[in-house]
Amino acid sequence: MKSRSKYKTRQREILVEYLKSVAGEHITASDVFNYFKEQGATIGQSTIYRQLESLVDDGIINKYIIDANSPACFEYVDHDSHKDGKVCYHCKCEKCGCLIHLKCDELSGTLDHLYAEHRFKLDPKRTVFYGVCEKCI
Amino acid sequence: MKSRSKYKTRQREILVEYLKSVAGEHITASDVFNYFKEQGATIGQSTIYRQLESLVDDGIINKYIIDANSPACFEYVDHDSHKDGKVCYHCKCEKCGCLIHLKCDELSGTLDHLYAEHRFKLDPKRTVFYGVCEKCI
DNA sequence: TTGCGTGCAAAGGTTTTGCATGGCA
DNA sequence: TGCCATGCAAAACCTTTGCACGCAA
Repeated sequence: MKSRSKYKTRQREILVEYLKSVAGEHITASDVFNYFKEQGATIGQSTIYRQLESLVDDGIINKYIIDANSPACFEYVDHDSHKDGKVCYHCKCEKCGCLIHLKCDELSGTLDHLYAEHRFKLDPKRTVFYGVCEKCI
Repeated sequence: MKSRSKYKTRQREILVEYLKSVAGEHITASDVFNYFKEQGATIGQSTIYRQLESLVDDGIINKYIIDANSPACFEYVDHDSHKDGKVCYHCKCEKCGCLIHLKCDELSGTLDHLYAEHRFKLDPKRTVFYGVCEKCI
């Protein structure tokens, strides 16, 4: 948590509102830009990048790096949907490029094992599992 | 494995030689470029990018995406260290940046589970597990 | 000889930055 | 009023692409 916003601005508010409204989806910076452009409520792209970074630092959204030359994805952190205690993992298909949200108890167990036995605390927010999806196998 | 090199060129040979000589280190495309520039044995940067991609496809090197706005890293795959038949997983510490080579049967079991139950065939060559290492916890 | 590999330069796309202006507290 | 946030444009950055030439098989 490097930075923390000090002012409550219109731009930040409608940005969070938008991200909340599409919770569960993966949104890129340009998605955000285009959305507000269509709405007529333009936000400068530098503001979008700066606010997204700030929101990540504040834990309000997550940032996913899918691929080196794809834009970063952002996703609203729905604290309610974590009530089942299950973490959401991200699987990226190398062939079709689709992104899969996965909740898997066995995988969660493995993370515990990694921590207990190998002293490595895996960060599911940051880790993307690459492979081949159902449709492309 | 999308592409596979058909010709054996001087550029590919010295590139592999170099990567082998720094096995275990993380090398970026520009590291490679600068290295050969210093050596006087210039290789065009597009050739470097194309060959690196090709070597990844051929399983000779691995590619790691460390961060959205950092250049991709490449690392020579030491096949000799695979003689026990166990797959080597890569864990990257978000704090100190160290890379851990991990052989873990439980993790391998989880990959089987992912495939059997979720129809997702995880690619250990392509996947980097991000988290916090022992020293940084 | 065939067609893949190379290299240069230019383009591509995402993200960052400089600086003057605007707006929150 | 004092700063932080914004927005525009331009830069920075890594990577890819087009095209003509070179070279391996």
